Order: sequence, then C-alpha cells, then structure tokens
Amino acid sequence: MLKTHSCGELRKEHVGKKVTLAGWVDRRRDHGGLIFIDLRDREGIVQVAFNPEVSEASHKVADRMRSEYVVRVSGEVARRPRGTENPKLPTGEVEIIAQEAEILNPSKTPPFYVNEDVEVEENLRLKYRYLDLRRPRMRESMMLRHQVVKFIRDFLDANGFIEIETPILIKSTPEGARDYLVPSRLHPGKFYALPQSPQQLKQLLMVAGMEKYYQIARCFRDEDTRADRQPEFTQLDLEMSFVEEEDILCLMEELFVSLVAAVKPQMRVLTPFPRLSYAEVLDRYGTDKPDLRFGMEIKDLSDIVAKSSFSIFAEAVASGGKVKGICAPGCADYTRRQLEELNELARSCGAGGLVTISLGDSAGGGLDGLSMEKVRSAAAKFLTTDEVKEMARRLEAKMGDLLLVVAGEAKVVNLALGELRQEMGARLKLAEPNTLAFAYIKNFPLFRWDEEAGRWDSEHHPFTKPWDEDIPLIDTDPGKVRSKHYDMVCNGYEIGGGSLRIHTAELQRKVFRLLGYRDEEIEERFGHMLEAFEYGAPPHGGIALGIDRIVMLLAGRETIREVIAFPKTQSALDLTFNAPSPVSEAQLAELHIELREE
RNA sequence: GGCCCCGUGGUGUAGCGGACUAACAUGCCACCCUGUCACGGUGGAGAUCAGGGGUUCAAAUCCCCUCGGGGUCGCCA
Repeated sequence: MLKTHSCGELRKEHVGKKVTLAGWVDRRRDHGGLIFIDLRDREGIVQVAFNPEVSEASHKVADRMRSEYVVRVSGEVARRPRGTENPKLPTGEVEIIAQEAEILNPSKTPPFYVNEDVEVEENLRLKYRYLDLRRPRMRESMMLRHQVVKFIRDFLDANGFIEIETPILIKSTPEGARDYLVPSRLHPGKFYALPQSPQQLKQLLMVAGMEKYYQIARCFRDEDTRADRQPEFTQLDLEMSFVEEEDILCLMEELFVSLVAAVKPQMRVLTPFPRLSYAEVLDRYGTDKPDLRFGMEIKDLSDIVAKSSFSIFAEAVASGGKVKGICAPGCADYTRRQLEELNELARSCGAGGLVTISLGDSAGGGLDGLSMEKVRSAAAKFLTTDEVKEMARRLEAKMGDLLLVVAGEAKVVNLALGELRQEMGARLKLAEPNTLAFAYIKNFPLFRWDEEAGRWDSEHHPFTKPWDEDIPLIDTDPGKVRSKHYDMVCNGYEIGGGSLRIHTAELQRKVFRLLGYRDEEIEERFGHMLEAFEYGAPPHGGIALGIDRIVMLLAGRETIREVIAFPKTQSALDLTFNAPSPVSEAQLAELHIELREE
C-alpha cells in the first residue's frame, strides 16, 4: 500500500507515530512560511503542516499543490499546539508534520466545488459524477447504501434465506411495463428482454424447493422517470414457501426495525407497523401510500350537508357522491392568493373546485363562540351556523383553522383531498423528518376494469392469490374479488409490495382466462409457469422492496438519484458515458437489425 | 404527449425595459504573509446573459420558437 493509515482515523493515540498518508488536497492554506494542507481520503480529513524548517523539500512540493491534487505525505503525527486544535474535525487534536511529500497526480481545477456542500446544477454533477461522488454528501450516501444492503444480506442469511442470481437476459412479456429489449445475434429477428422483476423466476425457485430465496436484484422498466423512479433500479426480492401473509409482514417489520437501529439509530421507527385496508386508506388519506407521520385525516361530511341550502353540497350527496374535508390548523388567515393555489390543486385532481371555510382569525379558541360573522367562505351565505359547527367539530377544528371541503364523486373527492392533505402537511411541516412511519396496505381488489381495453386487468400481477372465499366471485363478480397482496409504505412512498401467489395450475389458468387470454396465448406466454405448478408447487409468497427508495428515505434525500452512483436523467440519459449512443453499421448487421426512418 | 418551473463569468446567485461598459460571493492566476482551518491582505484575468427570431429609439429584462435540465399527469402488470 502507498499509505500506512487513512487520514480520517488519526487521533491523539497516534501521536509520535510516523505515518504515510495518501489522498486528495481538500484545501490549502499558504501562510508564506507555513503551508497547511487538509488531506482527504474516504475516511475523512486531517491537517498536514509543511514547515520549511522541518523539510525544505516537502514545503516546496506543498507550494505546488492545488485542490484535488493526489498527493502522498510522510511525517510524524503530532499533537497540535495548545489553542490551535480544531473541534470541528474528528482529527482536530492532531496534525501531521510533513517530512516527505510527493505529488502523485495533479488535477485540473474542478468544474465545481468538491470541498463544499453547495447546490450545483445536476447535469454538471452527472457529467462529472466521479467528482460529485468525492463530495461528502454522496460519499455518505454510498456508504449508507452499502451498510443497508450488507445488513439485509446478513439478516436474511441469519433467517435461513439463500441468495440466488437469476438471468438478466430473459423473455419479453408484453404485459406490465415496457421492456428493454436485447437483440439476439444467434437467432435473427428474436429478442431477449431485461427483467422488470424476477417475479416468475423466484416462483420457479419455490417450485424448485429452495424454500427461502432472496436477491438484491437489478430491475429494468422502459417507462418515464420520476424523482423516485429510474429506468433501472434495485429491488430486494424475496420469496418463501409454506408461509402465510403475517409470516412475511412480521419478518419484514423485524428487518426494518433492526435495520434502522443499526444504520440510522437517530431515526425513530413507529411500531408496530399498522395493517390498513386499501379501502380504509383511500377513505381516510385519499391515497394508497399515505404519509402517516401526521394526522389531518379526511372526514366524511355528507350527512351534515345533505340537506344544506348550499346546492353544490346537497346535489353532490343527492347524486350519490360525497362531501368530505380536512382541517388545516391555524390557516384561517390564508390570503385569497393562497386559497386560490389550493383551489387550483384541487381542480388539477379533477375536482370541480374547493370550498374553503376560514374559522375566524388566528386568535384560536373553542367553537362555542363561532358565529357566521367570523366565518369567511364563498359558501358562507348558504351555510347555517350549525352546519359549519358540525363540520368543524367532525374535522376536530378550532377557531383559527381552515376547513378544506370537496364535493363530488367519491374517487375524485378522495384524490383531491389526499393531494391537499399532502400539500398542507408539507406547508405546515407536520411530518417529522427523523421519523419513519411504515405501514402495510392490504385487501386490494384483485382485478380492475380497464375502460380502454374493455376487459378486466390485474391490479398488481396475474400471479397474486385471491382470498379463498372469493374464488367463486371470479366467475360472477370479478370486481369484488379481494387479493392477498400487500404494499409496504413509508412516509408517503410505496417502498414495496408482495403477495401470496397462486400455486395451482387450475386457479392460475382461471385467472388468465378472466384477463382475456385465449388458451393458446396462455400456453405460449405462461406455459412454463402452468407446467411447473403441475409438479408439486408449494404454497408460497414473497415481497419486493425498492432499495433505492429505502436508502433515499434513510438518507433524507429528495430523489433516488442521490443514492445511485451513476443515475440517469429524466430523459433516461447517462451523462457520464453519454449513453445511449449510436452503434456501427457492422454491429447492427451482426444483430440483423436495420434502422427505419422515422 | 399535456401542464408547471429553471437556464447570467469555472461554481452559486443578484439584476426583470434606459443609470449594464452586467453586480456580489466564491473559485482561478500573481505577489505578500510561520498557527491557519471557509486563513488573511493587495492586485489581476474571466460572461457572445442557453440558442434563434421578433417587439421597441433602447432587451439579460417583454413576446414567439428551439435546445437542455428538473417536477408532475399520463405511463410504471
């Protein structure tokens, strides 16, 4: 090794030791006589003092050093003179008195600060990702990610799981997300596809008797990106045989509780993880991935205003819709402009509009003193004091609060209020950043009617097991069939999902038929699964968790790009390599591909 | 594909019709400086204001188009 110690590890116990360090120049302070270099490596920073009276030669070398030069320094670890210790550095009690120094490689002036944590345009960071990754924030992200994956592997190993790799070149299945395709050289006109997830493979591993499988699996989906979505991403994929739903949910709960305690002990995990039904979360939070770090629940007000002379409310109820609301605490003094923004948000969700009801000013106080003079609302003249009081009471409001009420079709009302709840939660900073509020969402419908295609579609995927008692409904009322699927959510993100799977060919075939596949299609696309299920497939189930999103939440970052070493842009470009790129005519010819004019 | 936001020295920002010959901070270069640690001091270089077109006596500033980036809806079984 070119070094005997790492910069970050040196403490006063090392005083007197002769050490050799190698790393990058984080900062240089030239005092004319004395030169100080903050030397940085992966583990941290230590100050090196170049004194011409100690070593004329190395002082000369230090004179040429600049930011991000790669240098090697030998010298003695010394206690810093009294009064010059730096409490901001873990190594701040000591410094290296340089005796020898060499520049291993100079550096151009970096295009952005490596030694300061300032915002830099993201495409510049991505182009020079190798410099960006030197910055402390990114280094911490990468280390955290490593610790998370390491912990998961150790945990699952201790619980009897074995890690098995599955192919990256596999078969295209037109259902689900758009596939990334790989042309075959040996089979003209045929293509492999990159896996969207190892779903079928892990089920076959259960048929194979592996009983407990997991994989840190790369998955590929050719769909548009988001802050929490990339074309390729990493899942913790796992599957178990002979399990019931709670076996998996409890195991994952144990995993996360111990994981957070190990890698982020300063974060609080709310336990036990609540199990909520899909219908319930839509009703109470307006989304299937609620942020449960704060309340502000959506309440049904339909019965209160069914007979109201405010026709928008009364008519919504009369035509089978709902009137629901949330309470924004302390927002009674919101300006017209602020209220209009919220109205706009509600409309963008498809709502006809938003009715806001300000309860007095921000003076606070109980509802007893509420009179219509203190109510500010476009609907004020149509509402009675009792109606407003009742609504306020149900929403657990007090004077000074703002009621946000939406009327219309239940689905739209929930969606709009869900968005408003999220928005108000963010504005009022109701979500504690160091808290992780996990929950399981269960009892999804198995099928959803696809208007466009005019047929039933799987809510998740066709291998999900229905409730036993609902199986007859597949023939009579598919929309009522409940599934054995569960999602794991945390702080408003869906971080994973799984299910118990169908393990008999008979039931699997029945589901495929409902989804509109002809028998020969079923054979062509899923024959391998159906046949496998005829050779003693055990009951099984599993879950897949988004590693990128989990690390993002643990790192407190806004996008998964912050926890991926080389992420892609929104338009799926890799700016470090400039991928995708054209290929030569020869390469195309070998793959039997001819480009067509667009 | 729709909608929204952003693009000004290397970096991050200010300027939002005339006082802009474009400001500030930092970085960079030179010189000075032996206890700094975001060292300090003096001086200097560095910007066709993303690109194109238009309105105007006058455009970084207003309008249109294009490009690039981000957010989001659709999409993500």
